[in-house]
Amino acid sequence: MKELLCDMCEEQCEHPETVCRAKAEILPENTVQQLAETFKILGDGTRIKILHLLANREMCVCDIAETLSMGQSAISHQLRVLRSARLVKFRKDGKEVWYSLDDDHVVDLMRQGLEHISHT
Amino acid sequence: MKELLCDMCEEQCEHPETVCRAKAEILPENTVQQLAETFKILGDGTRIKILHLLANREMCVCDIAETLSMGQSAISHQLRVLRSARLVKFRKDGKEVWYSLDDDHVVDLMRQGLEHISHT
DNA sequence: TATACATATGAATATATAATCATACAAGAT
DNA sequence: ATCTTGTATGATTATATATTCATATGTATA
Repeated sequence: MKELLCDMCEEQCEHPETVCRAKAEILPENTVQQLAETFKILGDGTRIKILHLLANREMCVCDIAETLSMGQSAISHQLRVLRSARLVKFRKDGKEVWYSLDDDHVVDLMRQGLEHISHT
Repeated sequence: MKELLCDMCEEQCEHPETVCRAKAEILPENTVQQLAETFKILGDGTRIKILHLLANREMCVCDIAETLSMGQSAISHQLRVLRSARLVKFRKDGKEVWYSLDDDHVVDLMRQGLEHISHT
């Protein structure tokens, strides 16, 4: 049996040192989950399109649906997702609700994502 | 009936100009899908962890599973996803397969994602 | 008040996907 | 050749989620 470097490495494993060091550098679980959650929200075409639209102008729900040729309900559901992630904000004006970006970092993320796929 | 600015705006809509301009700036569908696909891959905790590990060192499948306390099969399945997205590469050495990052842009994306969640 | 309109929401459906299990495959080792 | 080990993969299951439909809510207007 191989000698183990620390008590985190008590499993039978071919490279205990690597595992030991890797375990020490693991990201906190809640950080991982927040990160995954953020990317998951960007991992949908409809939401990407909505965010891209809102990056240029404030829009009401009806116009977003029109622009994307999608149902009002589908857009509304997705806006709720984006709202709960605090990526968009809204203001009410009469019957209409106007949405806009709440967070410019998202645009940066999308831009970098675009760079990534262009390098592929 | 309101006057329409272009023939893209023949629907009944409260703000035809906005829709017209927004439609003109819409991202190409394949770009949207590639972008969404990239973020979707990052939108999973296990894959985030794997990428974060590989950002620091080359690792074999067994050690990744050990480090993350997960089954070998689960890791192998996820590595296949990461491989087909060309985010990781591998080399074989005897029975072992060593994985490493194939694309440094991903690390940048993750770093920026981390910044995003820290600003929240 | 009654009606029309913009938006939100719950239920239902269809689809995607992550993990597990069993097993196949490939490469030493005996 | 057989056995063991590391990895890959197909099938299955459970869970998540995107869209649609029907409807509720809220606001303006006739």
